[in-house]
Amino acid sequence: MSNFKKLPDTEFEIMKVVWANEPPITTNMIMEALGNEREWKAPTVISLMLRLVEKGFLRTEKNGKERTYFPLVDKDDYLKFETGNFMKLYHENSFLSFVNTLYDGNQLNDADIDELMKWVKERRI
Amino acid sequence: MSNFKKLPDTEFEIMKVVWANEPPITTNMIMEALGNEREWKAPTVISLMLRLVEKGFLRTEKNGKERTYFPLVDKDDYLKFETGNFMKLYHENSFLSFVNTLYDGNQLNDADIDELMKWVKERRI
DNA sequence: ATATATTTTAGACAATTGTAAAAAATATTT
DNA sequence: AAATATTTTTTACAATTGTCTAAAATATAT
Repeated sequence: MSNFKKLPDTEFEIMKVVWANEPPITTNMIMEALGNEREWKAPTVISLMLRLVEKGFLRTEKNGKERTYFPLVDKDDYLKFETGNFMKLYHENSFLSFVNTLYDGNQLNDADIDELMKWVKERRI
Repeated sequence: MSNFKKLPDTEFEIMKVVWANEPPITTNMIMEALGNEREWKAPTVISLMLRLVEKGFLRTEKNGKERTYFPLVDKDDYLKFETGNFMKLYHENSFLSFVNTLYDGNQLNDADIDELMKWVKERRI
């Protein structure tokens, strides 16, 4: 089963852009997408992509002129992995502990609860 | 506002023991508590505690023979911080995205939902 | 084809993290 | 008090992460 390794922040940020775009992905796509948030120089991006290739999150191809990248890991799978990790580490897998924490931190509003109730109903019948 | 810095895994593990015990905390308490999970040598634990002091998570005192430690950060506050971070980073703050991910990963069972419904009702009246 | 611009690769470097050996300080036993 | 055991401090070191400069390769313009 999904035995990923947790990605460092910067690499995850790259993956988010990868997942949000239709492959093949180029380093330019990454740089444009993150242009505002990050002031990365080209070699920075390329070396992060390289590390993602080494970690098995991307594969890369060189077709003539440009080098392109393709995701090898599914976003949902990775999110499941991170979410499971998080629940275990910070909430001993207790959903209620999580909900309470969110609530106490004012991160959970009425709309969220309403959505949730709807969600439950749909799934329940 | 809570401007913590995310703790590395090992330091967080120490903090969990600190929070679970009545201060003053000694390095021995930590080593005993983690005896099974971790095979840390004494200097390892001490140097992690030291880092926690530097980061403002603990304060330390030397009363005669033994050095003791006291938490300066509240567990709930830290959990709020981590939970907020996590939601932002992996779920764009969407509670429903989180719930769906848990559900798809079979991390959410009927009992959880029941508890949740009860929780909601209590809060709703 | 040459000069210029762009992209990629290689190599580097500081900060952080995980871990502990060696040295120093302190306590315990004889 | 001397010998021995334990704890603490200091120092270190390798792996990982975040970021890049310098060098090499490639493409574009003249």
